[in-house]
Parts: sequence; structure tokens; C-alpha cells
Amino acid sequence: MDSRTLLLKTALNLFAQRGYDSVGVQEIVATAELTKPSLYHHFGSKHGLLDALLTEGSAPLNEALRTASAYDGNLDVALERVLDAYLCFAENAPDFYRFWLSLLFCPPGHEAYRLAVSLFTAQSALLERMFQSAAQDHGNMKGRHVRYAYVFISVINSVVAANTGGEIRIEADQRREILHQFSHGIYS
Amino acid sequence: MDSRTLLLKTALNLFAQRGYDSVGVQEIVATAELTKPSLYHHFGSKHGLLDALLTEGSAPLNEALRTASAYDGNLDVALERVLDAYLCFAENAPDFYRFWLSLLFCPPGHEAYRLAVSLFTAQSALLERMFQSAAQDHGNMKGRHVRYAYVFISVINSVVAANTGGEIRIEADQRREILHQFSHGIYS
DNA sequence: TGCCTTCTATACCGATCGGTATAGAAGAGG
DNA sequence: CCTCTTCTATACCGATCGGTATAGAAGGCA
Repeated sequence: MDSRTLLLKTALNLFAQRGYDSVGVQEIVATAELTKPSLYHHFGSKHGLLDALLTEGSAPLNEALRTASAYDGNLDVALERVLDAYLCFAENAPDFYRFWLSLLFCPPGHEAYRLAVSLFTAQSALLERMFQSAAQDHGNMKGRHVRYAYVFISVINSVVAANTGGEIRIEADQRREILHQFSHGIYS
Repeated sequence: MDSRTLLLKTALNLFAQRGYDSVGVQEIVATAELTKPSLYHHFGSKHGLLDALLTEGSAPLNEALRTASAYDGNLDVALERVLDAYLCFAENAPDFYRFWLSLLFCPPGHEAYRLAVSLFTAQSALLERMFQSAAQDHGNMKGRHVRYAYVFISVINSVVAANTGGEIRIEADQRREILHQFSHGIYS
């Protein structure tokens, strides 16, 4: 395997287990059976490695969200597509999702803060646009699209985090319940 | 001020800014204008400091939640009490809440994982009990109390995290909207 | 053959990491 | 006064931190 890709995979695996700060560059290259200059040749710094990891790792999810969040007159269907995009991604890239979750509420002074925020706002912007479009058909939603996007993402993340042991699998009936709860609350 | 309390406050402040791993013991004691042996006398280790920080810092919130989550036949009122307990705590202890958020989705191999999980489950258990009691009056809620608790906490945390710049203040009308969305969804 | 670019290895840098051995200051009880 | 306990300071430990200077291996190209 390409040594750059190997470093990315190794680092992601270690970061997902113990966190970005707890894993040293030395351990990454040792696990990948390489040496430090290789890593610094490809990424320049540990931060550069993190940057590449997040940017390239989140690209598939963003791409999937872009199409899934296209509002076509039926919000329920769009929400289902978005939820599927998230859960499908979480199934296929559990390490990335776990690592991403660990950075979600990053302290503002942490070196990963800007990266984590930019990832989150990219996702959030797509969902906000979806809710904003839907608000043209559902008047009561007007002006609430930002919170809707926040809450929807948070609900998904909490569900994924709850299934953090072993594989990430959320079955169809549970998905339906999640969507129903978000759309219609807990009473109905 | 008591040097133990001073160390706790100083550490919390630094942890909330840059995260547990990014702040060294040396920096904590230097900021508190003390020395390492004092810290190790009071807490034994950096992990012991973290333990004391989380245990003692979360006690008021748990206490408030215990009474707030008592179901007395009106779930709406109970939810409002719980939300107020969270937001009131977040206003009074913004540093602690920010730090707590940063540990919420801690990687499972991180040294703070067990502590963070035990804190979360303690809160979650209270809310689960509340939803379970309410399910006796609302049949459709039966068997869903665990997810309800997860989602409710997540929604609150996402709202708090969204107001992470400066003070944490969520006004009354916004609180009503949050509760309404959780209880009745986005359509009604 | 020789050259140039790309990548990787050896060995090392100063700084900081969490943690501690030892001793001194300070107050309480006698 | 002395002693005991509690707390804090000086100085230090080995290990690891992120990062790098230098040189060698490897492949394309002439």
C-alpha cells in the first residue's frame, strides 16, 4: 500500500482509539513500520496529518450529504436520505466517525478546533439549506432552520455514539423511529 | 483561597480552553502559582485531579437533575425543569460545561473515558427513569425511554455548544421552542 | 553511464511530559 | 520548649514530545 495512505489509515485507527493528543508521531510511524521523516515528508507536521485525515476522510460524507439534502418537495424523504447517508458512512468508516465525534466538541483553544468547526459547518450548511427550502412549504419552520440542522445532526451523532461498541449498525425500524421522533416529537 | 480549590479552578479553566491532554501539570501549577508536589499531594496524579474535577464539578448538576426529573404526572413541566437545570448549571459553570462537552464523545481508549461515561450514565439514568414513569401515562412512549434520554441530553448539549462564544445564555422563548420541538417535532 | 527527483532511514535536537525524593515551613497539641 | 502532622518548595528522574539535518536508496530520464 502507498505509504501515505498507510500512514493515514494507521493514524486514524490510533486516533479513534485514544484520541489525537494521546497518540504521538513516533507511535504512528512505528505502527505503520515506517519512520518519522516519511510522515513529515508527506504531511509536514502532525497538524498537517490531522488536516489531511479530516479533509480527505470527510469528503465522501459531504458528497453524499450534498445529494441527499437536496429538497424536492418532500422533507420526510429528504430527512431519510440524509439519515441514511450518515449511517451508511458511519458503517463504512467507523474509525473516522468515532474520531470525528471525539473532535465535535473540541475546546476552542485546541489545535483541532478550526478543522472540526469547518467540518461541522460544512455539514450544517447543507442541512440548513434543506430546512430553509422546506420552510417555503411549511410556514411554521421559517427562521428555525439553523436549530433544526444542529439538532438533527446531534440526534444522529448521539445515536451513532450509543452504538459505539463494535460495529455501527442501526436497523431500519430504529431509523424510522428516529425520523419520526425528530419530525413529530415524542407524544404522537 | 484554599490551594486545593485553587488548583481545581485553575485546571478546569485551562482544560476548558485547550483540553485535558494539551495542558501539562507544569502549566497548571505555574498558573496557580504553586508547585507540582502540592498538586500531587492533593490529587495523587493528573488523573486524580481529573477525577476530583469531574466528580465534584458535576455534583450540583446531578443534584439539581435528581429533583428536576421527578415525574409528577406532567411530562412537559418535568422536561422544562430538567432543561432549566441544565441551562442554569451551564450559565453558572460555563468552564465546567465546556470541558464536560469536550469529554462527551471521548475515545474509548482515552484515560478520561470511564469517568466521562459514568457521568453521562448517571445523568441519563435519571432522565430514563423520568421517561419510564411518563410512559405509564403515554402508552406510545413505552420502551423508548433510553433513546428519549439520549436525544434530550444531546439536544441540550448541542444548544449549549452552539452558544459557546462568551457567556452561555438561552432566553425563555428559545427554551420554549426547544421543548416544543422535542415534544411535538418540527411540523406542528 | 550520470543526473535529478522522490521517498525513506539513522541519529539527533531542545523542550516538555508525568511523577518523585528530599527537605523545609507552618500550625496544633502537649 | 519539643514534636507531630500537613502542606509546599527545590531539584531532579527517565521517557516521550514534535520536529529536523543529513545521507542513502530507487526510479525515470538522458
